[in-house]
Amino acid sequence: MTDTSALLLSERIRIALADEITTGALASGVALDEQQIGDRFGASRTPVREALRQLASSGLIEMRPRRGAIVAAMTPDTIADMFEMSAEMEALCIRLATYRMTPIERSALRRLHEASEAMVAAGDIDAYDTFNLRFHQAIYEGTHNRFIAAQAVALRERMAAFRRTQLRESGRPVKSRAEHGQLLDAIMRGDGEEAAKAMRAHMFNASSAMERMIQSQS
Amino acid sequence: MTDTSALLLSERIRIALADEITTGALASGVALDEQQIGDRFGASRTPVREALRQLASSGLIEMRPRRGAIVAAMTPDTIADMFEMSAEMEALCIRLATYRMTPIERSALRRLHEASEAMVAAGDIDAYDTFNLRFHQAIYEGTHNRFIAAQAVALRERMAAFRRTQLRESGRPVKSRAEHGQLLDAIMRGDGEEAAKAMRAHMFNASSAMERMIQSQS
DNA sequence: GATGATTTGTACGTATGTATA
DNA sequence: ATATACATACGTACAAATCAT
Repeated sequence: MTDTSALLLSERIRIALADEITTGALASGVALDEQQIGDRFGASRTPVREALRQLASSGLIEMRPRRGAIVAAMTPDTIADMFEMSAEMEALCIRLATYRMTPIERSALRRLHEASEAMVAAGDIDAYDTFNLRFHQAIYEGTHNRFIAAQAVALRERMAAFRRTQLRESGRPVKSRAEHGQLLDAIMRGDGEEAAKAMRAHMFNASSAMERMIQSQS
Repeated sequence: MTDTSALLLSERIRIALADEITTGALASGVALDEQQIGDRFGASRTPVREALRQLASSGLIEMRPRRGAIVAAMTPDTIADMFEMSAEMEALCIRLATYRMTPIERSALRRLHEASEAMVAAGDIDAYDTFNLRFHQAIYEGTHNRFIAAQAVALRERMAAFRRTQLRESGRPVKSRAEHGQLLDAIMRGDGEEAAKAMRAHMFNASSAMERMIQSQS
C-alpha cells in the first residue's frame, strides 16, 4: 500500500486543524482533545501532539500544561491584528527589496507577473494562488535577509487559509493582479516607501475581501 | 535555588538547550541526537522531541524530516540579519504605538524612563537590562495589537543573550538611556516616522556595541 | 473535601525513510 | 547499485495530574 502523501502525518493534521480554525469550523475556546483528534485522522496521539505544538507556537491555539489545548480566541479584532502584522511584514519586505534586489531579480519578478495574466483570464484560482505565493516569495528573497524572509514565509503560511478564502470573491483575482502591477512599478522606480504603501493597501484590500466572504458565508 | 520541578520536562529541556545555543556552548551545525539528549537529561525521546519542535519554531534549530535536527547556522551574517529584523520590528512597534498609545500609557512610559536614571548612575547593568525589557514591552503593548506585541516579545526573547553582551560595553548604558530619551520625545510629539527612525538608530547602535564586544572577546 | 473518571505527560517498542559503505 | 546501519516518525502502554461528582 503506497502512501500517496509525502507529507508528515503531523503536518497534515496541523494544516487541517489550522484550516478549520481559520475558517471558523472550530470555534474559539473549543477544547482540543488529543485522542479525539487522533481518531478523526486515524492517527495516534503522538503526531497530534506535535501538530498541536506547532499550532500553539503560531498562536492559533493555546496550550496550558496538563490542562489541554483550546482554540485561541479568534474574534474579528484578533483576525484584524493578524492581518495588520501580515501587511506590515510584507511592507517591510518590499521596502527592503526595492533597495536591494539585483537587476536579475527584478526582471524575474516582472516575468512572474506577466505570466499570471493568463491565470486570471482563465479564472484559475488555484494556479493564481500558487503564483501569488511565488510573487511574494520573490520579494521576501529580494530583502537579501534570510531571517526576515523566513519570518515572512512563516507568517504567510499561517495566513494561508484566510488567503484562499479571500481569493474566491468574484473579481478579486483581477484586482489583486492590478495591485501587483502597482507594486512592481514602485519597485522599478526604486521608491521603497511608495512600494510599502502600495503593499499595505494591497493587503488591506485582501483582508476586506476576506471579511466580506466570511460574512456572506455565515 | 530555582525550583524547576514544577515545569514540564520538555520545557526544562527546551530552556536548557536554548541557553546552550545562544551562549554558544552548542555550536552551529551540531547534530542534535534525540537519544543522546534524552540520556543527558535523564529523559526519554518523547519530551526531547517536543522540546526540539519548540526550538525549531523559534528558529534556533533546524529540523529536516527524518534527517534529524541541527543547531541553526549563526554566522556573523545571520546575526546581522537577526538584528535587522529586530530593529525593524521595534521600529514598526514604536510607529504604531506613537499613533495609538493612550495618554495614560504615554505617561507610564515616561515614568519608566525617569526611573532608569538611578540604575545607569549606579552602573547596575542587570537592573537596567530589566528596565530595558519593560520599556520596550510598554511600546509593544502601545501598538494595541496583541499579535504584533506577541511577535515582538518572542523576537526579543530570542535576542536576549546578545543584548546582555551588548550592555556590558563601558558607556553603553548611558548612551542607551539617552537614545531612549529621544524615542520618548518623538512619541510625545506624535511623530511616528521619526520615532521609527530613532528606534532603528538605537538598535543599530546596540548591534554595533555587541559586535565590538564579541570581537574583543575572541 | 474525597474519590472516580478523564486526559495529559512520559516511556518504550516498532517500522519507515535517509544516508553510507 | 544494493544492502546495511541508523535515526526518526508513529503507535501503544502506563503514570500523574486535573476535573467532575
